Amino acid sequence: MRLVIANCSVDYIGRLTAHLPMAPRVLMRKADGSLLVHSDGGSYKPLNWMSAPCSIVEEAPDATQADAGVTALWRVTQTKTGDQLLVTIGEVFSDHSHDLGKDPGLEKDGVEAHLQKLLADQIDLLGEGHALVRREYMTAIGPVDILARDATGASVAVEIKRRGGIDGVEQLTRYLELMNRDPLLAPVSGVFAAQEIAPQARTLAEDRGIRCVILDYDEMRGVDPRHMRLF
Amino acid sequence: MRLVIANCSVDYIGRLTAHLPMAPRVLMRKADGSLLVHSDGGSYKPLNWMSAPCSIVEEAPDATQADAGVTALWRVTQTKTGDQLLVTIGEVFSDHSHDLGKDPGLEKDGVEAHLQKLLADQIDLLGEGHALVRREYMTAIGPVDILARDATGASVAVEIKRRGGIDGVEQLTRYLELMNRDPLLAPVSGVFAAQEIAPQARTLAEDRGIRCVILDYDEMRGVDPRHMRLF
DNA sequence: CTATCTATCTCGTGC
DNA sequence: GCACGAGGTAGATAG
Repeated sequence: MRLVIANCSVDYIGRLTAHLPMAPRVLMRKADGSLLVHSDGGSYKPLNWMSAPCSIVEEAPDATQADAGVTALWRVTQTKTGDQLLVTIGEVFSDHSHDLGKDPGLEKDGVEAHLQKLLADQIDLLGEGHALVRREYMTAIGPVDILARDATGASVAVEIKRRGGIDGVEQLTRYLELMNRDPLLAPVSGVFAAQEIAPQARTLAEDRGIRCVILDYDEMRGVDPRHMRLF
Repeated sequence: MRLVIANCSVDYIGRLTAHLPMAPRVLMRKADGSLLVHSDGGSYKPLNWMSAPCSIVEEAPDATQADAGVTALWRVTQTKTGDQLLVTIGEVFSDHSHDLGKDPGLEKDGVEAHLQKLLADQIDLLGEGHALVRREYMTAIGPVDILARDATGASVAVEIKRRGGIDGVEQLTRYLELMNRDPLLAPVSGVFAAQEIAPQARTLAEDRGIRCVILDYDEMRGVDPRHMRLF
């Protein structure tokens, strides 16, 4: 890992062309060869970057560039796509290297697979008398998140999303269309379950007779992480 | 901008919970208060982060932590969501600050809007005798990318994507459904135009009578950026 | 390997 | 301000 704080301008040519005028920025060169160009704002996305695998060639500035204050040129080339990044470096404010070694990696816990598991365990959130048939019920065009039966014994297909959008409704619609052709299952009603449902998606779903259910993740897992203490 | 290279462990509680074991990493604190935790690999996405607006409180380690080699604790709290990040810092290898100022920002050129413009200018790519009616033709459920007429004068609705997926076909299908109810337009045929079209999307489109057209961006703009020189 | 789907997505844009 | 779509999406996962 090498961290350089310097005046620089950056030109990228690849899927698009982009340019960054000369200004002070942070250049992060990782051990795998990748390069990130960060400013003092924005979010975690760099202003510009090159991802591994890539090679960096340092070129000496020519006389004209040297006169203009250019101290170094980094030409970064993506190995597979040929995308190019040219970093023109002026004044260097700091330059430090340190070997970090391989990172042990991030341990995540709980997102959408978790929602599906929780809903399967608390299937009566769909309404009293509901019973789970199975998770990941396989159809010819893919797995339905949850198949259940309501109090009358009729089939219910459930599509689960963290954020419910129109595409989720379309997906569920395709499943319902298919499943309702199966005499062993029909009639199958649909439930669109999500933490949030976009207004347009709700309108489309209800227009097609699909019921919308909002899932409260924190309540379902029985804790509110907002109030959990770290350590 | 403050750059710290140090041994650290990180705990995040928010949309999910995540943990990073103690290891050497780069901590990037931006002027807007945001914090990025980077390792020496991976892509431009940090291992963990907190985006602005957020506040960072530095806490002193207690006796037990100090004995374990903890030199500092950063408690980062997202102002709006309350998400928390706790960074436990051990040995510090380097620590540098520099004021970068406001960045002039990235200048982009040429992606999908460009594709639409190019296709409007070269509308005969859809077939001989085609004529442009207008770009961004407005309907009740949103704008159709391009409305044209074929050699016989019949309406053609075009959906443009860089990468054509199933969602794009669904989108065009909704437009066609709506437009074919308008006696002034009907019958309207559909064209799904993209640089790449996913096999499933192509199957779905053709099954619905929608024609697929592959767009060659480089050919349409008349240059190949792979061979363009920087400077 | 390819294809699909998610994301603490981020980022723009239009309303 | 929110809603929606695009991304040099990146990253995980299933086939």
